[in-house]
Parts: sequence; structure tokens; C-alpha cells
Amino acid sequence: MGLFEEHKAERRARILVAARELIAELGYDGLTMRDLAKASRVSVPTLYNLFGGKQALLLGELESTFAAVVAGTEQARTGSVVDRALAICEAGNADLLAAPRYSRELILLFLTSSETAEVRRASAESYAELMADVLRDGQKAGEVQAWVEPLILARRMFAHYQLAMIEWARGEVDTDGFRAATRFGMCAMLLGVTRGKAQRQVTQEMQAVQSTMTSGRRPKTRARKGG
Amino acid sequence: MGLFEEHKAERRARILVAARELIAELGYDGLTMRDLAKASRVSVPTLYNLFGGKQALLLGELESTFAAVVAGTEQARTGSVVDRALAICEAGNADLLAAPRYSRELILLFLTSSETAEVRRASAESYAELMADVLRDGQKAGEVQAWVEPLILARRMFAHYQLAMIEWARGEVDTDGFRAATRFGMCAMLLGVTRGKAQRQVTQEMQAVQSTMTSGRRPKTRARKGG
DNA sequence: GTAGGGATTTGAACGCGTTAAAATCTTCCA
DNA sequence: TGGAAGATTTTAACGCGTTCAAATCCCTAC
Repeated sequence: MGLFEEHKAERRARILVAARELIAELGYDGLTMRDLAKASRVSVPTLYNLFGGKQALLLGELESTFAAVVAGTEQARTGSVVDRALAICEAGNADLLAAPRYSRELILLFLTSSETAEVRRASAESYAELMADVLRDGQKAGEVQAWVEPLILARRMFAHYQLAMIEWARGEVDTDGFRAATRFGMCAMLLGVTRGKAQRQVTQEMQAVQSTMTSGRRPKTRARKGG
Repeated sequence: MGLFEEHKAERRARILVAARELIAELGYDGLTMRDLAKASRVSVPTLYNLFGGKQALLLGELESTFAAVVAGTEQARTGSVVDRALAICEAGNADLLAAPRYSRELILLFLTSSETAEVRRASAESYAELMADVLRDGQKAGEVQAWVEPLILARRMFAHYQLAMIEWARGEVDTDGFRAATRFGMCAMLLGVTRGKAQRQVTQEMQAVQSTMTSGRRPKTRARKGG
């Protein structure tokens, strides 16, 4: 209420915009609080008043980013288990790859920092829930074995997806490698629990991805320069 | 040659011992270079001369640690694909869980820092090679489908294992949860590519782990204490 | 035994994230 | 319009990782 709050919100927005630009330009480590204060025309202590610290600066971004991912995946309500599982991954990819320089920093910070634990936990759980729903629907449709506990498998699928993201953020694989690794991993975890037509689809997908990963260039194996 | 090298090696050893103790006591962030210098009776710049920085301090440890893991897994030369794959994970676990406080810090640093990229790459590749060998043997024995590209699947299995380690290091799961997640993930990725008896074994193992994870206590969902 | 050269130490400094105190400005109410 | 309450700014400082230059020590070689 009133101009106090309004101006505070304006300052917050100004800081976030500047932070996003500076991080994209210099990386998270390259961003200094003093520079950020100057760029967003506030003082350094104000940064701490409004956000609480350098890492906390990004928590708002993180929450909205992951919320967008989760929301995006809810589109994928049609198709087989495989289609939907892969669509969930793709929905995540799209948002990340849109601003790679920034996303890389965000991901590494998000997945490794202890201060982001709560947001991470919440995001992971909604992501896993999403995937678990897909598995449950698959069970109803007879595509997925009945004995599988959806949420547990979903968590492990998301775990794999997380590490693929980390590999990408660390620069160990490029975008194509990230997509391939994700698809392959999802398929590998689905292959054993699917049946009939769905299983055949997974096999096909896996073999296709596999041939891409072997025949194409191999950034993972080439970079062993000794150490 | 001579006493120069000897004394240098002695200083290095002294520093590493002190670092291990201090990290186990205070955590990686709690360790200050000034304190470490005092504890190991050298000067601060010497730390930088001998190692190059705070993170580099641990690279030697990391290399030997992972070398030990890889060496330990080479014991597991008998049994089915499943037995050997799980034995590889257990061998890794044993070393990590022996000194949890220290390992946690080491893992987080190792798996997230960009300065450890080269060691990480090399370790990951030897680990994946090890698992790939198991898969190849399984293919010869008819336990694993022939169309599977062992190294590619092995890399994804190791990727999953890495994230399970991260989850443990972040304190999101306890030791039992880590073991369960690892076993479940390995099995999930093996289930689809195994056949006959081996596949039945994987199914059995998965169902067993799964029942542990659902019926027992669930540290993953309970630990949301907020803040 | 003694000079010389190399590494270590000393002492200081830099930039960083972070925080505290008083000074200043903006906003709201009478 | 004037004053009170609040947040922001100023200014300074702390501890941290890191690095520099000169002084010092230890080892090697004559």
C-alpha cells in the first residue's frame, strides 16, 4: 500500500534486471555486489535489505523459473507414457536453453548451494509428482507394470535429469548432448517397467538416441587430455 | 632429489593432514587458509605455492579417493551383472561413508566446482568404463541385450549414481536412503536391458528396495523443517 | 667452511561478501 | 504546510581468499 511499497518493488525489479544482465555477461562469480549496486542505482546495504545476500538474490528467479517449467509440462497430457515423459524433459529444456549463459550459472548455484535447499526440494517434489502422474496414468492404461511405485521411480528419473542438467551447466556436454543424455536416461529407466507397445517405443527411441551418441561426434570421450 | 623435495613433501603431507582434520571439524567453508597455515605450521603463501588455492588443496585427495574406489570395485569380478553393478556402487559407498563429515564436503566440492573438472572427467570415465565392462561381460553371458551400447548406458548409470551422492552430501537423504536410491536407480536402468534370470533378479531387487523405501521411514518428505 | 641460489616466510595489500553506525532523504499524517 | 516515522544512503569496518615484494632461511656446490 502506498508509495513506500511501490518504490521498493521498483527497486527490487531494477536490481533483478541488472543482476540478470550482469550475470549473463560476467557469470555469477564475476558479479560483485558493489557493481550490482551501482548498476541498479541503489546502495550495497539496500541489496541486503531487499534480498538478504548474493545467493538469495536469485531465489525469486529460481522459484518462478521452476514454476514455469512445471507449468509448461502440464501441457503434455496426451500420448503414451514415453511421449509424456520426454515432453516433460523437453519443457524443462526449452526454458533453460533460452538463456544459456544465465541458466548455467543459475543451475549450478541452484543444484549445489545449500541455501537453496528448500526451493530445490519443493521444485524436485513437484517435478517428481508430475512424472509420477504420468506413470500412474501409464499403469491405468496398462503401459506400465503394476508393481512399480510411481513416485519412487519418478524421483529417480528426476535425479537423472538433474545430473544431465548439471553436466550441461558445467559445459561437459553441449545442447545436443544434453538432450540425448536426458532422453536416453529417461528411456533406460522406463524400458524395464513398460510393456507391449509402449516398451517397443522405448526400445526404438533408445536405439535411435544411442546411434546418435555413438556415430556422431563424442565430446565426452575426446576431451581426455591427461591429468 | 635430496632434502629439498623431501621437506617439501613433508610440508605437503602436514598440510593435507591438517586440512582433513579441520574440514572434518569445521566444514569446507569453515576452514580458513590462515587457520590451516597455522595448524600445519607453514605460512599462507606456502599453501598457495604448494597447492595453488583452497580448492586445489583437495585435488590430490580426490584423485586418490577415486582411485581407491575404482580399485575397490575391481574386486567384484564374480556374480551376475546385477551383483557386480551393485557391488561397484557399494565399493564406492564404503569409502565415502567411512568419513562422512569430510566426504560430504569433498563430494559437493568435487561434483560442483569447475576447477575439479579434469579430475572429475577422468574419474567418471574410469568409473563408466568399469561399469561398461560389467555390461559387456553380461552381454557375452547372454544376460544383457546385445543391442545395448555398454559405455553409453554405463555413463548414464554413473550419472544417476553421482546425483545420489550429491543428495546424500546435501543431507537430503541419510545413509540408508542413499544406498536404497542407488540400488533402485541401478536396477531401474538394468531392468530393461537384462533378460531371463538376470532380469528376474533385478525385478526382485527393485521390489525389495521399493518396499523398503515406501514402508520404512521417509527422510525425503519429512525433513522439510523450513528456513 | 663458505658463498650462492632457490624456496619459504614475513608483512602488507587488494577485492570480495557482509554488516554496523550515524546521517539523510522520502513518505505519510495532522 | 510542518513534523514524525520509516527506509535508504553514507561511511566505515570485519574476515575471507588471494597475491605481491622484500627479507630470510635452508640446502647445494665449490
